[in-house]
Amino acid sequence: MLDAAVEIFSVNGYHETSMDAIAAKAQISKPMLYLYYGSKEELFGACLDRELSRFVDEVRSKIDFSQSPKDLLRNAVLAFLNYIDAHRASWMVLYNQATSSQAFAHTVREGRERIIDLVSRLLQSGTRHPEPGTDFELMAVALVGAGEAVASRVSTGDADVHEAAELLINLFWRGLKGTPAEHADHAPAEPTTNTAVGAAEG
Amino acid sequence: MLDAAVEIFSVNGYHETSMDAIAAKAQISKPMLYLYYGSKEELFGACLDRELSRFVDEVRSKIDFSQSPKDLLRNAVLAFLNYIDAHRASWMVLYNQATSSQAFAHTVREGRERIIDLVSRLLQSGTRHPEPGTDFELMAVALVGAGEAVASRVSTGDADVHEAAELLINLFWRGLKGTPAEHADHAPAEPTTNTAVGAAEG
Amino acid sequence: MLDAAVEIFSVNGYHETSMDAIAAKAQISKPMLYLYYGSKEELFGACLDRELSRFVDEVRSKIDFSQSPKDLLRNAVLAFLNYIDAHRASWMVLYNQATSSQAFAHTVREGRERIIDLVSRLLQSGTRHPEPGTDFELMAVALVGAGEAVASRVSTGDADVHEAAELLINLFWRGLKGTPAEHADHAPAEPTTNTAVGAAEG
Amino acid sequence: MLDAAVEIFSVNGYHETSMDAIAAKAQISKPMLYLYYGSKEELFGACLDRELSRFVDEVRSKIDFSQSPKDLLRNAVLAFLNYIDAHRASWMVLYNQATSSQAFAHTVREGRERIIDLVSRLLQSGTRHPEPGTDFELMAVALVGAGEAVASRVSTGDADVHEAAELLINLFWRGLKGTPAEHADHAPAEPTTNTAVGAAEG
DNA sequence: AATGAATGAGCATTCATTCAT
DNA sequence: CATGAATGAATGCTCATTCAT
Repeated sequence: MLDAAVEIFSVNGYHETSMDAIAAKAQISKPMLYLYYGSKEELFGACLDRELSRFVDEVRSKIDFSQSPKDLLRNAVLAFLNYIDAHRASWMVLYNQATSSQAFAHTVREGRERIIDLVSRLLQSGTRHPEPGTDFELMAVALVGAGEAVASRVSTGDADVHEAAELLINLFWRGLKGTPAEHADHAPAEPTTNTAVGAAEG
Repeated sequence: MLDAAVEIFSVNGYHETSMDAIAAKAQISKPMLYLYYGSKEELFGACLDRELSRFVDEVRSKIDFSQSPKDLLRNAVLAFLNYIDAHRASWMVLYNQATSSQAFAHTVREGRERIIDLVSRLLQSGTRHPEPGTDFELMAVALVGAGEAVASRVSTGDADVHEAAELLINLFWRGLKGTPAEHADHAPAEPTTNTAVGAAEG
Repeated sequence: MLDAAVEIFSVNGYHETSMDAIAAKAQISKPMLYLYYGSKEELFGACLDRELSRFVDEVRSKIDFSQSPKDLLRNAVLAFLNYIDAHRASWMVLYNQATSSQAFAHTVREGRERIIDLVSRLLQSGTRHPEPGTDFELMAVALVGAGEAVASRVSTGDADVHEAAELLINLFWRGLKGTPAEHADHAPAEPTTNTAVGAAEG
Repeated sequence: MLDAAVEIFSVNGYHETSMDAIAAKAQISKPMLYLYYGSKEELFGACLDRELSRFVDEVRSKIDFSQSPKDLLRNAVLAFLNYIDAHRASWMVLYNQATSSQAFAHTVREGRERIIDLVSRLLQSGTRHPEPGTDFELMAVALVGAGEAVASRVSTGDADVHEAAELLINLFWRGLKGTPAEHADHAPAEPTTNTAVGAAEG
């Protein structure tokens, strides 16, 4: 039932989608939609939640926090982009819709914040000699922004997954090496622990 | 008159904003809005155009293409973030609205593409020994994405302009040094020529 | 539900009638009107169709094509005028509205054309020695025009049905006898005086 | 100034014509229209009056009440149809508009009444041995209706002026000869077959 | 459990009409 | 004398939402 909703929302956008259209697509009656989801907003929220969960689950399942940071990064980025690539229509579009729909900006912001937080921790624990005063969170923001932008390109078919992955991995990896970059900084850090990440995602 | 529109659109979003509300805010009557802008869509487009122009003009005025790439980068990033900082409400929000409004995604995409193209050229001309097969455009996509993300933080007041600038400058600078990062890469490139940039923006 | 529409359209005219007014009269809500009829134009069209059908059905039911032409004519004219008389408000007015509403002139014209065509055939087949070159169609046009004019009088209550019927029957019947009039009509009356006419034209 | 109004009203109809359009066409400003004519309705009324006057004047100038009835009739009909033919767009359309515009039906009705009255007098005075109880006025109504219908055909270019004139003259002339028809009409043709009629109506 | 039928509320848009200049 | 600028008031239409069944 959410399938229909997700599809139509993705294609038409939140505002341009009518409950009638969703009900028709789902081959149920409108009162059912309201019975189960209460309102259009909640329905969209449910779509968002489900797609987000699927996304997170997929990526989680592909990474192993006991790996070396380098492998971890590679696997995470690949899982991320592969998911995007495999679910072009549904995910990115829904995500974009949510981003600017006032009522959901909040939800999206929260989700993004969690990822930024995670990346931030990875950066922090992965950097051996951090510059004093390095703002890992802001760096994470930037890197996640870069990731989203590249993912968007992947989702439209304008970028190759593998190429995109290499690029992001490189970018993140350099991020891991600390903000400066002026002087020879080498190799990163002790592997992030599962618990740390679990907390970040909690 | 656009001021009112920009303000209300920024606060409420495109769809949630009624022409009545704008007319009320602008203290004029609805027919005037229609006389001058023809339709809600065109009105929003006008808002977008004006704000975009102001933004571009401001940033342009602060950079000098005859500077060294390093200075150029620094000035551009600072101008960019300062503008965002100084026009928190209006610009970023309008931009986000446009991003996901179906009718304007196109416009925004085009604008972003121009910037990506510009950055891509800068990277290309600024990199002394580019890795063979480096996809400068995708790198530009990533960097611009990072820039947007950081700018968004600045616009919400959650990030300090100067810190954000340093971070972005670093990120871009490293981008300039080529995709790898594994081996000792040093110094960048010959200054970008004015013509190259002019063409990119033309 | 169409009843309300027909009534209001008849009283106020197409343009002067608002969907609100119809909904109010029909004691339903506007969305219902749109659900069932799609648009104001379609609603008016539906009214027109229904009234037209009723009219045609009524007249059809009262005539028998196996009768002698004379009886056929008499019955048709009587059925026609009786119907008009019995549905004063609804039919003629709706018909007039449609006639000049740009969007329906077409429909009305077509309907009238069918009747003209029918009358034309009747004339053609009913005339024993047609004048060579007689334009039966144009004659039909004239007779139908006469019929409409008389019907209009009936509908306003300004003419008696039976008298009107006799007159039309006579007129049509003479039409049936051919265009002639060329030969020996022993001149008519004393010349109308200028003053008489001047007075008439006031 | 009325010229513009007449033209636009004729082309677009009363309701579909905006004062803006008229002002634009007339190359004056809207306030002028209001200064001179007070309201849209009055403006249309003025158009109607002027066109009606021109029409009446033209026809009047072509007839001479001292002629024989036959010549009078012929000249009047010819003048009438020639005028229609020469002013296709303007007159008939305006006339039709007025007919069903609620606010002008009155005016048109009055005008028509005057003509009917005139024709009625002509019939009355032109008929040597009127059937007792003949309703000349209703006959005039019918004949005028026939005249309008034929004129309409002329105005669309679907009928030839001369042919139409002959037909109307004949019809009127027979009208002049009285209502009779009861006697001595040696029945007409073979009964129309059902199929023929069915086809006509199909 | 499921829905057909119904609606209140709102929105973009237009137009006849009028001041202030 | 003429008008540019402005508006109050409607109007057609849509949509999220809810009863009655």
